[in-house]
Amino acid sequence: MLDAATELLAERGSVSMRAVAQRLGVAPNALYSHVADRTALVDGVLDRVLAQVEAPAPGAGDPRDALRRLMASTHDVLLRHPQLVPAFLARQGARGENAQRLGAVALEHLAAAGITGDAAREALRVLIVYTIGFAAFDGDDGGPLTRSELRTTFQRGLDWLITGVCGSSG
Amino acid sequence: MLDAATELLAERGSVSMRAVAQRLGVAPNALYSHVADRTALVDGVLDRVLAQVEAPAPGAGDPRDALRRLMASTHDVLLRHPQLVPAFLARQGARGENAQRLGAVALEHLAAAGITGDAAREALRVLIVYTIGFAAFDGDDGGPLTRSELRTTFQRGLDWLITGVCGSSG
DNA sequence: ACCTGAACACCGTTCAAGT
DNA sequence: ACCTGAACACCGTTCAAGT
Repeated sequence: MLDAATELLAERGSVSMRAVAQRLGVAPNALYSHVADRTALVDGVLDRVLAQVEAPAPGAGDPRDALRRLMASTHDVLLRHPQLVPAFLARQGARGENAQRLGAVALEHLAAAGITGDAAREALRVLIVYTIGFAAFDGDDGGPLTRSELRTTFQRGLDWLITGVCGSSG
Repeated sequence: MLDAATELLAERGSVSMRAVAQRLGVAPNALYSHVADRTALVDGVLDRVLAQVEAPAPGAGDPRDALRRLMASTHDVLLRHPQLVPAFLARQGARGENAQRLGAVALEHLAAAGITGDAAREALRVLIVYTIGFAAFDGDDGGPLTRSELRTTFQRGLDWLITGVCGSSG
């Protein structure tokens, strides 16, 4: 069922209960035996997509660079699934297990840079909002800027934030 | 018609063609004589809401502070209309006249801080994405953080970005 | 220019019933 | 536990026709 939903998202850019049911050869309301809601379905798809994010292992190298790569990979993955981003944003960053894993990794990198506790959670929130927000912005292709221009803009702002969070000396 | 749509957004949190038509005592399809699309309607409402943003006049005081206040006011206004934010994000920041006015003011402040041309447009984009992204994040009230906690987090990240854009010395 | 009735092709969700 | 048929209360949009 999550497979069908993920495929539909990739092919048609949207997921409806009825379309998923049709693809499974089943009545629309049959889905409610497996999932509480449409939003629960979308949450499932979202977490499945987040599994693709590459999270640099903690403890090796510059934590600022690890954070940069983690956020850039998240941005990349979300860009490949633009229709998911509004849901991601509405859920305040998702609660699935992959999302939690990524959050935990990010907090480790922040700790390695000397940021802990409330300050770390605050910093992480800022980085997440910025990253998802940029992915949402890029999703629509109608803009005047190319994808690579947007990417360099994203990374410039990301650097500003990471410098603000960690300090330029690390 | 924009009045009816804006009211509906405030009361029920969503705008549908059919609901607007009903409020006007008119058939649903009658709206298409005045507006091309549902998205055009939403654009109209969006620009009307953006008129409420307080834009500090250019040329007086610290440009970094003016940018901070401009973005904070935008954040405030968007928070009062959470259902509009996804549309705002999808349109890459809106194209209505109020949006253009705010963009122009922001660019003047950036120029006063010594940022012009492509660098200014890039910086503005970063600030806008961050601001709208945070408004989208806050819209849903389900999160564990209070509104004022989110507000201070927003402002901390905003400071990091403005410092990154302008330099700490202005 | 502005409106109508009727229709098309969709939605998410619920309820009672079946196996 | 998992599915069905039928229904409810919605959507955006189009088309032909009326004034």
